Amino acid sequence: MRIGELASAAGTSTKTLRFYEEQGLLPAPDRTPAGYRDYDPIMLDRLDFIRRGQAAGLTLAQIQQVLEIRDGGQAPCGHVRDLLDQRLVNVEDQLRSLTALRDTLTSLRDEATTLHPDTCGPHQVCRYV
Amino acid sequence: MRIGELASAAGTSTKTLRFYEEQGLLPAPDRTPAGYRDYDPIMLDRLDFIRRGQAAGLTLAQIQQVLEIRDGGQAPCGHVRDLLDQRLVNVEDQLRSLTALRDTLTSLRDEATTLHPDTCGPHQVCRYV
DNA sequence: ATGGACCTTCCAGTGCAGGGGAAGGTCAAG
DNA sequence: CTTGACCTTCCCCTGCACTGGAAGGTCCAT
Repeated sequence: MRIGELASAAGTSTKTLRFYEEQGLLPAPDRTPAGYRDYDPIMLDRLDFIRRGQAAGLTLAQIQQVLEIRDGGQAPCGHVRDLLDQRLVNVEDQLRSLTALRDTLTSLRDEATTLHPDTCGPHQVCRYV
Repeated sequence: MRIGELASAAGTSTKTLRFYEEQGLLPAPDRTPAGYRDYDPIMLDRLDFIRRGQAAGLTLAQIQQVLEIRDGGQAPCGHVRDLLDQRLVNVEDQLRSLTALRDTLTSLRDEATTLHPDTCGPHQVCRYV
């Protein structure tokens, strides 16, 4: 498969595929005599894995590590589980702070709808924030 | 006040203050004969406002708009309320997708603890993701 | 007069995941 | 034989909020 084919089959762009190759997520493919990249369709599975990893909130660098372990012939399951655990802790932190932010915003906006604008003090920028 | 004084009083860095000036969040201050920035202590209020805006999840560009309105002599309250509303919608979106991500991660990790690593299929990278 | 703490400007880089576009090569159809 | 779609490498740009560092000027105490 040429790069454009693979890209559209995977629902991504040729730019992204070249970028993944550069980052070590995709192995350098064979080339046609003209120098075109010539991919094994099995790369679709790899791209799917990358997408699922991203959907789980992993960075490309983390996904690359997993792929490297797998390419080295080992089962990356333990490492993947650790990454998922870390990510879960992380997401729970983000959820906590985002919830706090939502509460702050809600109460600021409630004040903003019940108070008068012209009560802003002289050295305040705005009483709403 | 010199820049270092203002920075430590505001709990930030001189780099940040120069950056804020460049971005239009702080007005260009007077200069001493030697060319040092000489700030009015009232800028502490302005820096506090900036921090509260950031705590509400506004970008520096949005805060700069609010300051510009206020510097133009108008009460920015209406604009601020709109920004807070927008931000609230945005935060609720983020909360929804982050919650979905947490659920995904939780169930992936549950599978990861109950299944055997060696059940990975031949063309799978890892059955956990 | 000299050391150190402070200040100035300017340039460049960080992390993340790509996107934009130039300059040129290749291939199949009309 | 030319057009258009595709491909190649190359380098720079995006957003966000800074941060680091170089090269040089200033101020105060010793």
